[in-house]
Amino acid sequence: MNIEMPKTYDPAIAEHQWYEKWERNGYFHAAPNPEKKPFTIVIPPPNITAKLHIGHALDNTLQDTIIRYKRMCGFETLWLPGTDHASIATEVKIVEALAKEGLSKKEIGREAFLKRAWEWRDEYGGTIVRQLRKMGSSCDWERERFTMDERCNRAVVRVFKNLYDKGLIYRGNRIINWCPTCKTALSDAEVEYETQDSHLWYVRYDAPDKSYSITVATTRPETMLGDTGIAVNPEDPRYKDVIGKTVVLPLVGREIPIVGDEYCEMEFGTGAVKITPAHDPNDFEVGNRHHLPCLRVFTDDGHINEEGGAYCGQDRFECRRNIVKDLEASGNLVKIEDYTHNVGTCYRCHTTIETIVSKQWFVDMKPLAEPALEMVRSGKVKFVPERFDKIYYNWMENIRDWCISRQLWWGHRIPVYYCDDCGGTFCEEQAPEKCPVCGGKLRQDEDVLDTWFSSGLWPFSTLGWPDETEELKYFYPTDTLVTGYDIITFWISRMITFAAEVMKEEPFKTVYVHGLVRDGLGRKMSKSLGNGIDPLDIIEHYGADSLRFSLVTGNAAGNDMRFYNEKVEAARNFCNKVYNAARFVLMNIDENTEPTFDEATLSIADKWILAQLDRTIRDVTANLDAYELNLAAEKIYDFIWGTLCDWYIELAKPSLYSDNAAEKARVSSVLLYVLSTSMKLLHPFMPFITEELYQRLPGHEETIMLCDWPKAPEELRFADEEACMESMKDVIRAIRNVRAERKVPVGLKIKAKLVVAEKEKYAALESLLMKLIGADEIRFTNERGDVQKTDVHLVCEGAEAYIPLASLVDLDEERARIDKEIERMNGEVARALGKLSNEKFVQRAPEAVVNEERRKLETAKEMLARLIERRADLN
RNA sequence: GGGAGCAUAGCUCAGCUGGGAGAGCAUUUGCCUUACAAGCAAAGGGUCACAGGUUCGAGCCCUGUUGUUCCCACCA
Repeated sequence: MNIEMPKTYDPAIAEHQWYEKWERNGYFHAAPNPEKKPFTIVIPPPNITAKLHIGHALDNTLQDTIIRYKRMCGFETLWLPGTDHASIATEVKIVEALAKEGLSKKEIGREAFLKRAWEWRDEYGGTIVRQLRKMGSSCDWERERFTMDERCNRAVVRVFKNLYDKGLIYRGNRIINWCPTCKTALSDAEVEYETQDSHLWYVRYDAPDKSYSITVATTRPETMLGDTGIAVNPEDPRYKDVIGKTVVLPLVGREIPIVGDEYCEMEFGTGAVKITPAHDPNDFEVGNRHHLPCLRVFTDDGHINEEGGAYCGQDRFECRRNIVKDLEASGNLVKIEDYTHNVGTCYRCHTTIETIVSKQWFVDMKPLAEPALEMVRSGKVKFVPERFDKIYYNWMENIRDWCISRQLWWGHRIPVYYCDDCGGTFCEEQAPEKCPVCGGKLRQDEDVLDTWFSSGLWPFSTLGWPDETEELKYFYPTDTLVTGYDIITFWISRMITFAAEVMKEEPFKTVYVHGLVRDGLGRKMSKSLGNGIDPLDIIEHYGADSLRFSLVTGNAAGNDMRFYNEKVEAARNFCNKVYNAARFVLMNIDENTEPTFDEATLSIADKWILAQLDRTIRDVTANLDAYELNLAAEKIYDFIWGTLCDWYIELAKPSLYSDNAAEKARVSSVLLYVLSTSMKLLHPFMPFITEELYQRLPGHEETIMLCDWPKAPEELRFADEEACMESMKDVIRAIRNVRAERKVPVGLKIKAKLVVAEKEKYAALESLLMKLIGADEIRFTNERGDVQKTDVHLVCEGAEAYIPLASLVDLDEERARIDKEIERMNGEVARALGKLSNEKFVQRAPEAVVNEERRKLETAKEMLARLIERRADLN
């Protein structure tokens, strides 16, 4: 065919053109279809305000590979695409956007804030979606849902009320993390710990009558203003007598009790600890156990409040300095030690967080966890790789109550209403106009729900639940969830929990867990390190197919991977290889070529490549079905590069260049079939290049992405020809090796005699071999006949080769080479013999293994005999 | 402190639930051979962390040791 294709593949040719065409033609659209089986994939909700990062690229590549495969297998495939979830990060972005206009959240009020937020989101939203398209994502992004959407609101409110009515949601006091700079609560996960050098201050608390005293060690002297007790270990002999007595709080003068509590470790510090229930999680627990009052001394912006007496209004760190100074002056400061400890900081602004007590909403998880655990235990939900179920079990079996309230505005507001007149509390799906008890005015709870509460409903809320929609009936339960292991506890466990409670059915059948992408030094990518990688830059340089392929290959599911440009480059080289293979085929076949052939006319080489392709189809399919994407990708890579390009294309050349029209047509058909099938197998991994090349093939269909996944027909498994060619490959490699070792000039043609059992079988290969080993004469024979001493003798499995190299052969070297071969073969015989002479092996090993060993022994003995014979000739 | 992972070629990693150690990159050698130098042909390179155990047979299963990473909890 007359084609115009440059020598080097340029991804830009294919990448955007094809995506646009796919989208325009509606190939991504999915709808309930009674003639097909559904395959539904749940994808994590990235924050829409974020930039596409390598984590999304990995997620999306794996998801898209799976779904493209399933689509080709004839499933009606649906992504459940989510973007923005109600994350704190989103709120922060919105606050920042407002700040640029000199506005603050409080100034404009909640309603205006949310209105602005939606406008802002519509303006900036969708960036990730657009970027993911460049990755080749075949998600129907038109269906994109936001957890903040109306339909998701209904689901959230419904579930909240159900749990509330069942008594599984309650309100209670809890210590929360508070950022005095951002003036917001942080979840535990949003606190980052930093190691800081500090001091341990030893402070003496005296008895009211000074008859005894207790010295405590503290890293935060300023919190003593909120002290309401001292704890010692009840077993500690030093303090046995003082439990139940009181001491006076220095500088403040308040009398506080001494309590015995096991939380206090005898070995640490002085064995006594001051208790500040309002500002420390442990102290809070101790305070609860001993009914100590909870005294808050910090304001929301990190200053001392009126409870701090003389220190009121001071910044917390300024207050610390003053308190230390005053304690020193009063003689209560016993000593100061250097101390290194971890300090919680805000993940965003790195301000030291304050822990303060406040009222929060909780979900009682224990009763919900049991059915969710059962779903995994019974195998209704399977983790891939399996080991991740341990993380799930460990989390769910030790489940703690889940604090679901957040002091934010961008999120689902808690549907609980209070009546200030009668003190009533009501949870309602629809906001009631007035108090159902006294008719008074109602006030909705100020807090919003944790983002994972709404995200946990994703698998069914996006399908229309609580309505019984057609989509919900058809696509639920979903099939697969693809996500990183870092959110098993946050998200996966909650989706399973909610599905078990609400749907009584699993949310998905398989959880495909992948690792994280790290930088070349194995570090997590982070803004502060500046080691993040922008997938769009990589796509710009190497193309989306290369990036995708490099993300899928080279590491097993669930393991972290390091990102190297070299790896992407290798994938890019593969793209070029594929492109050039197609280019070669297109250059040499007729445009009327069809991918069909008459088996009776096929050559050994044809049958061999067809058998190899058949095997590849079976392997790749099995790997994909088992979610072994890396193995599947490597198999198709090996087939295309190592089998098709390195061997078959070379074998096909003589036929393609020959004058024999029938031969040329036959090889063209085989090439077309093999190439077209390879493109289909590769398509899930490299969508663009495969579509681009497939579209150039004669007789192509409308799009490769809707082609049927290749079948592996039994009639194309030519075992004999496969074995025959494999043995010839051994011979060719051996001869090439000799040429290289003997430094036979590249242009010098050699002659070869090949001794095989059935020479008729190989007749067709003579001319092919000549080309591959640089020979001008090749003879297949079944007897050795005359052999010269200067002939190099090669012994392979099933074949022997004699190559006259005359002047290029040094007999001593040749003897040494054969001796080495003999030694190797002796080892082989000894190994097999050792096994087979072991009665227990013969007795207990499976028959197939024993037979295989016997076969190997026979082959090795045969080869050894030939070598020894030849060695004798050379003497 | 609780849980999980990893340790295999110089580097990054595979190794399909026990049956003769693999890939890519890097290195060495020879090739601009009419698809591809982003390529072709060949070569070198591993006590599978260590010590035991189970087994006819262990990179793979079990126990322990060492090193390392991550998650959770804690850190007065």
